[in-house]
Amino acid sequence: MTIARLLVVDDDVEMREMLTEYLRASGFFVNAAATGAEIDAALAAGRIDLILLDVMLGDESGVEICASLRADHDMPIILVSALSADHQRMAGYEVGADDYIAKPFNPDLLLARVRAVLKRARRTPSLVYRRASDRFEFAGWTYDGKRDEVTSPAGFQVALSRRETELLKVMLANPRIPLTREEIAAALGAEEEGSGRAIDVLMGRLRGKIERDPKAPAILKTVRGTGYVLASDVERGAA
Amino acid sequence: MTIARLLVVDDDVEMREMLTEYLRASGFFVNAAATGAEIDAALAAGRIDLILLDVMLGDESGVEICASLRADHDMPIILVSALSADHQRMAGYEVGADDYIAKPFNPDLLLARVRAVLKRARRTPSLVYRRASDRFEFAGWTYDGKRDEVTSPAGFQVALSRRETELLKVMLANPRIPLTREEIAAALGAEEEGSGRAIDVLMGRLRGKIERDPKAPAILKTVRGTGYVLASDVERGAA
DNA sequence: TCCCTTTCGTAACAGCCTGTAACAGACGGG
DNA sequence: CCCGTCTGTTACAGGCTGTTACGAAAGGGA
Repeated sequence: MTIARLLVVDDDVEMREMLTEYLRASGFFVNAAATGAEIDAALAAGRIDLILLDVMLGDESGVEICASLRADHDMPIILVSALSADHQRMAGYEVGADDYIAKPFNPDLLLARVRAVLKRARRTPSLVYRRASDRFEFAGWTYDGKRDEVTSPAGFQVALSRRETELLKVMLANPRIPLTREEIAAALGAEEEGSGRAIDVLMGRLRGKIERDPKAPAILKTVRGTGYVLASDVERGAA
Repeated sequence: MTIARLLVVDDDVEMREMLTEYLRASGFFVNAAATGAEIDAALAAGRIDLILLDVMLGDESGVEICASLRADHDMPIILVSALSADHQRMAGYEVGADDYIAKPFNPDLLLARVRAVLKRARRTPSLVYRRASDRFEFAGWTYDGKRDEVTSPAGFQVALSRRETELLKVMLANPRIPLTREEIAAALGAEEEGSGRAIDVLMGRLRGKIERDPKAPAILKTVRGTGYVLASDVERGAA
């Protein structure tokens, strides 16, 4: 088994070096890059098995770089973003990222995620995986993105409205990451001048359909002062 | 300038040979294939610059083959389909076809389309073109797919409902090709057991917003006994 | 512990969207 | 010209969605 080669992309020199050292000590070959041009150079220089890409990349948008990488390459991409970053990380997931790590993060958690993504990528190239990844399993529930169907742990289909489905998809794309109401609203393409309570109402409606006890939510939890979080791991797989 | 090499895919031997001869006489190199496996063999044997792909391909679905080709290759694909074919041709456009020819067709029209698509492909590879092709111009109107905005010839933004927008997109994907109500309904994911008049009502609503005189539609015309047609050329370009 | 402020949950409401049903007009063929 | 079929249009009912208002819950400070 060959040693995987990672590419760490961050314009913050301290973070970049910290990550590079840590991953090398964990047994990987590691290249580093700070700009889109350096990414291109690293890719041209040789094989890269996984890219760790910071969302905020100076003047360049990590999301756009992610989309560009995804169009031309098949290796998995993990986006690294700050907890309070705007909705760009959600957009990133839509355009091609394989996983997310929220800053500040536990390095061991990062390592586990890298290994999990690499392991999965050895079985299934990222493009194929993404094409098949229209099925989400969480807390016993299943969301089938191809059919747009939601199935309860008991096996019943539950009808969600369009907006409810969109909200669920946003939460599924960011498991265990608290999202602010502004982030959710932006991801849903909601009007910016709204009253600010629409997301709460929508969340209440979605909870009413999927929570065992909507008054004490176990899946879609409130993070007071921040927003909401999907408090469950999400398995993505083939439909 | 090198001579373009085309791949003609049709399981009907007469049609395949007619097309092959005609295109050779028009100055192209032409390969022929009847099945997905023969397509793979032709692609493995050497460069192909454009594929003419029949939608109905024996037991195989031309749409699925188109999607598969698009995932792995960048050459343009023109789908050839019968006028009365089901909604597969619309699905084909969504998954990767660059253009359509409806059978029965004028061979000169086919040749012009092949040349136009080849010319465009020389400037912009198909993947890049498709990524940029979120802007449609027709009859003075503009639909911007990225922003989901419709702009009138006078420059005003017109608000379309979600369903109206979807209908417009279906029509835009099939310029000058009459679509049956069943085809449109299928493309819109409508319930099959509906009254059958929903498309007419929806079309009326869309006309009310974009036709100068909705009672005498000039853009979205009725084809009595068939359905509706977008009676305008559509220019696709960058946003 | 108590009180105050902030945040969140929720019910009611209004407006918009969407398809159905019904009817009348248009169209085409005999 | 007449008849049957097709299409346009209107009214309606039901669902969806965000706003508003109010009360409950949570958290922090005295």
